Amino acid sequence: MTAKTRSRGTSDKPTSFDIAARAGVSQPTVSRALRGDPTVSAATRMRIEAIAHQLNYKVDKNASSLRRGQTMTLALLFFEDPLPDGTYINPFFLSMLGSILRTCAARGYDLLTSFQHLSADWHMDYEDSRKADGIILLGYGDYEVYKARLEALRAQGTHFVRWGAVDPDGLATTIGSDNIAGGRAAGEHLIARGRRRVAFIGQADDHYPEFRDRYHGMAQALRAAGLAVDPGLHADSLSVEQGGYDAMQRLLVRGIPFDALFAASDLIALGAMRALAEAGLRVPADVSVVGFDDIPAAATTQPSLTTVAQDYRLAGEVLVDTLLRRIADQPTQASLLLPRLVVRGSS
Amino acid sequence: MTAKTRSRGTSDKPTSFDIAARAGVSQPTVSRALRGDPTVSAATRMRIEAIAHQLNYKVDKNASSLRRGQTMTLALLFFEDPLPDGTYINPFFLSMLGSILRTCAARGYDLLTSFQHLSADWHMDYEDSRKADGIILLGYGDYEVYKARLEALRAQGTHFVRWGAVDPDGLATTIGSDNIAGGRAAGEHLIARGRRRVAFIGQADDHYPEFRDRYHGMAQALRAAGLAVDPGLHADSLSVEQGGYDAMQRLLVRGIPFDALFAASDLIALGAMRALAEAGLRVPADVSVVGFDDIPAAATTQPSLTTVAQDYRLAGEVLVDTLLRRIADQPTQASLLLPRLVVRGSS
DNA sequence: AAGCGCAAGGCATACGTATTCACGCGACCC
DNA sequence: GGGTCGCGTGAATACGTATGCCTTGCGCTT
Repeated sequence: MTAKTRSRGTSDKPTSFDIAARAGVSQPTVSRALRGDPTVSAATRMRIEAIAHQLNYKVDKNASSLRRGQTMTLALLFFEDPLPDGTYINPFFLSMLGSILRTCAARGYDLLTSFQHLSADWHMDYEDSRKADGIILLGYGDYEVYKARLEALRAQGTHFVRWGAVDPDGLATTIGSDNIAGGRAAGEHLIARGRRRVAFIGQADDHYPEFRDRYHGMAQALRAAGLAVDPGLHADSLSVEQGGYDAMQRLLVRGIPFDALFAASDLIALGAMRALAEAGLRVPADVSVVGFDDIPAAATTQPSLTTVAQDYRLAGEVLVDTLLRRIADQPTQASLLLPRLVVRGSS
Repeated sequence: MTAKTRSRGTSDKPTSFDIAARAGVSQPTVSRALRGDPTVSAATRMRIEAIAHQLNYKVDKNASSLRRGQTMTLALLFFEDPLPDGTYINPFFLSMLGSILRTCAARGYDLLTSFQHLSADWHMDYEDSRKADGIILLGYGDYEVYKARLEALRAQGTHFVRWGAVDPDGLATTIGSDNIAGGRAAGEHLIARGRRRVAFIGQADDHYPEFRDRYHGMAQALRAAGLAVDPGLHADSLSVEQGGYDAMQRLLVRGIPFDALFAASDLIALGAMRALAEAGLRVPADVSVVGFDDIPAAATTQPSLTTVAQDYRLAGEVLVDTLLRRIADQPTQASLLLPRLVVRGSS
């Protein structure tokens, strides 16, 4: 019994040495065979594969990652402003999670998932600690807060991509919807429905570039039609249902008349519609409502919600593929995905 | 320059040897210091920690996992029956995801997420390939289909826990709600509201033990009150919104009168309420509706949905902690969590 | 017939950490 | 004052895989 041939109990996981011993070859040959190295003859490879399968042998990913310097794993980091319910995750991002999982699987990668609040320390050491080859950042939140973190990540040479407003300073790591075009489509739709006074709920300042762009797109459409953009019809809100509800109540208290609402997200729209219903206003008879995202609930609420759909499916694919190109040191570019207006009952 | 002191470019990640060299100690001392081994003197440890922090040193988890034989990672596996939209994940499980993520983080574990259809091959080799120390299984679906897989997992000695109906054959790896008690609570509530003829939508057969138990709990309550359980008022449905919608339409076509609906899940309830509204029936005036799960949308739909809330927060904690006890070879037991009736506008 | 080239696979080693064992040294005991 | 103990640390090695380099054997060339 040589030093390399350890006796093994039945419960121990087999190693490439076990396969090698049973196949009458050396351990490196097993490694080469299973990785498809052409220097291993077909006969040998098939024999090794048969034995490996029979023993239920699986390559030890830790050893493999250690040796190869890559983990075949991506990390997904959700982040959000702190919210009352700590376990809350935006439904749109959850939809994207499915697409990302699918794409990762198709590319042979695993996905490590994490989530945390913007205010907390970012323990984004997945790549530093070599558990992942790159990071996908997903979240809405105060862009100013984490801009510095992004710079630090880039300075470290960490591989990452981000979903959000495409950054003006040219980070080629950002994938996002064309929020201006989406906002414009919403505005044009409301105008075509004969609406003249469009309210907006959502943050429209530079800390929330996505929402700001949606607002500006809508405002563009109004101005192009010769309509006024009344700052009095804008109410701030975080992208949560309760926020939309509260904002709509504040809007109603102001008493400025409006006949349409463009909400910065579907969650806001749902909350606002709840407040409208309580106030005795009918949707869409009294107020037309358009949201943004097309979360699953949008199709089934009463009335169903007209919204600007973001293509989460494509988004997930582009995020993963862009990240993989980054990891492979291939050139990447920021991507602007075109959102699509979905007309339903609320308008 | 010894063999152990490699020259390193600025971009290379530092290793414990680098820390050791700068601290004037050996590599093992660095390892001990950073793991809090008391045999390292406080002075030495602090010096090492300072240098490690300064160089942004992170332990290489691959090397660490390889050496220690554990990964400090858990795998989460969503599974469902194949659905039209491939990226769909049940919102209740998504809520649980947040809780699981939080608990994992609190216990120092990372979470590897995956999801797939029941019909596909289960590539559940995370533990075999040593990427995870254990597996959390999350999903509704045909229990008969994967029962054999669970047996195989157990035979392999894989560490796993499962959310679902507590298994009669005594797998001490199952965490679930007390669905019978939940169904009974729903039934008693409807009876207290003066309802006499309660319809049920959802699968109530042995392939879906959770839903079956909910049905039987409700039936118990009816019988205890001397009310009839009419099989004609039961319609099958997958746990998706559209399924509830379709099932309610079928129910209405039958023409058997009913004044209440107990839905096996909130998604079903939402779909059913949509069908009721389209049929001109008012909730709760004509039909009281009670769901199950308490997904986020339940609180905000119009009318808001009375439902049997599952404590996803506690569920996530119990799942993780039970799995960790399994991994540590400590005794575990199946847990039945008590659901809680949340009365809202639909009843 | 000797040399050459190529195919197939073995040998040695590196990846970075954690642990076992051994060692030096001061204190303490009798 | 010599043995003993324990504290703090270093030396050596194992974890399992992947790869650069070398060896072997065989067919073929000139």
